Amino acid sequence: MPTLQAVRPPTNDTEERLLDKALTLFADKGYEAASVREIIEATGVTRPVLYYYCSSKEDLFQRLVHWKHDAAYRELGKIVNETSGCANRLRAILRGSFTFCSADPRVPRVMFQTTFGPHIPGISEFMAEVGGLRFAIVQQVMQDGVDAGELLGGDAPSLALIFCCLMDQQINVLSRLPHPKRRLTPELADSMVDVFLNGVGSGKRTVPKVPPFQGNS
Amino acid sequence: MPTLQAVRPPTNDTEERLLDKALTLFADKGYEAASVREIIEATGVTRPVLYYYCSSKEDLFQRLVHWKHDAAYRELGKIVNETSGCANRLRAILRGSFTFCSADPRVPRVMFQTTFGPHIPGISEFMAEVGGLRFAIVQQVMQDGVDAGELLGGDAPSLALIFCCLMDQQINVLSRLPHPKRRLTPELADSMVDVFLNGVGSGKRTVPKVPPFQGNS
DNA sequence: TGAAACCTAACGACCGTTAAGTAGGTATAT
DNA sequence: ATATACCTACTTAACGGTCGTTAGGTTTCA
Repeated sequence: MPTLQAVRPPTNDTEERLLDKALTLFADKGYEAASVREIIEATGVTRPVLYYYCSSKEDLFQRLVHWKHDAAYRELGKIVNETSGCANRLRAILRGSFTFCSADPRVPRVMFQTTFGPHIPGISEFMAEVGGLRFAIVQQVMQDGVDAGELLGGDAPSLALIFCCLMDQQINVLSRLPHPKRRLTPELADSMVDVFLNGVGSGKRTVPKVPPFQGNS
Repeated sequence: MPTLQAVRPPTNDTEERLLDKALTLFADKGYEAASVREIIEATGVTRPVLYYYCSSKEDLFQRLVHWKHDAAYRELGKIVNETSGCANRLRAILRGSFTFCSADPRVPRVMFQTTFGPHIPGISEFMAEVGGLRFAIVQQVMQDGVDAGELLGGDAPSLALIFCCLMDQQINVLSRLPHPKRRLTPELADSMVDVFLNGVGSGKRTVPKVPPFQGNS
């Protein structure tokens, strides 16, 4: 599992409130539309205070993502390592992601908006890196599943892409609707894994032939 | 099938080039980051020319989306009506969407970025409406499939959401990578339908129980 | 003659960022 | 012991730049 660069979490109360208000505003209006003026106003400090703790708006954003994401990412890797069987691992990933996202729906809103929204110099590259970490975990699980004969129909990267599409877009859509906590339930997580593994068709079962997926060729 | 409001397509050459350059810039940089100054500069006209043809930047965007989207949407509805059987209809929707998106990958980039990206007043509401039209078609196909006993495991809205997640996020991801035309192939479309209907697991088949999905409660 | 298609030149508002200064605590040197 | 230096945590007040938009005038062609 790739390592994460260590980033100092907020030590000061002012700094933490700054990051928290930034999270709210980024989630509501997006990175670009949320101005540093709004952020410092919501926090109740002046502008140079923000630049005292963060070297720029981009640095503020990255610090914020590390703060909310890193512990959960390490937890995800640990859960996968402690679980055996492809189906169980996928359930663990999905339940874990749903739990993480419903605990604070502002986080997935910010992350998916910046990952899949318009390109923002500096931010998009950073989020691609963060998203790649998660994708690598899923891809490894798929590889193990293919090797063990538990998965059919495509190679590991293709299957990982499909699974991540299902997972991410569900979270993206549901975390934007009212009451995301009532929607991102463990029952839904488990049923999504069932759909991925068994499908919803009633007809005779055939094995899909998903073409290979190459990231950048 | 819900009707679309009639919007005058570009009659003038200058107007069409304006919309086309706007499409390029919106796809590359997003709605907010693409300025009217860049758009008029790429077109080779002055700023008041843009405001001669469009009443505002928002109007420019909506005109652009209607221009590229409306004919394809009507085509999609027609294809579904002329196709029978749930699996065939889903294949037709996915193949049609892939063809439409690979014909001009700028279009899905703009549409998904504004639909699933940060909220932009005026734009987000408009795109939710446009996206709702497509979702309604998929949902009706699912309803027919459930009624005919061709689909199991959930109600029509839930299944439609899952299918749209698969479809939209695949298009979203692949249309942002290099060579989207080589990626959004009919073979991939068909295999995605197979995954949706049959799954990729090798184990004993069980029927998923997807919890009901309610749009706004 | 008049409407369609375009121009120059500015408007006010907001953006991210920073220079320069200060209150208050704490460590250090005499 | 007390003056000095230094640090953290903040302040006021601007900087230069980009934004969407428009008032008002000009060309072109039917």
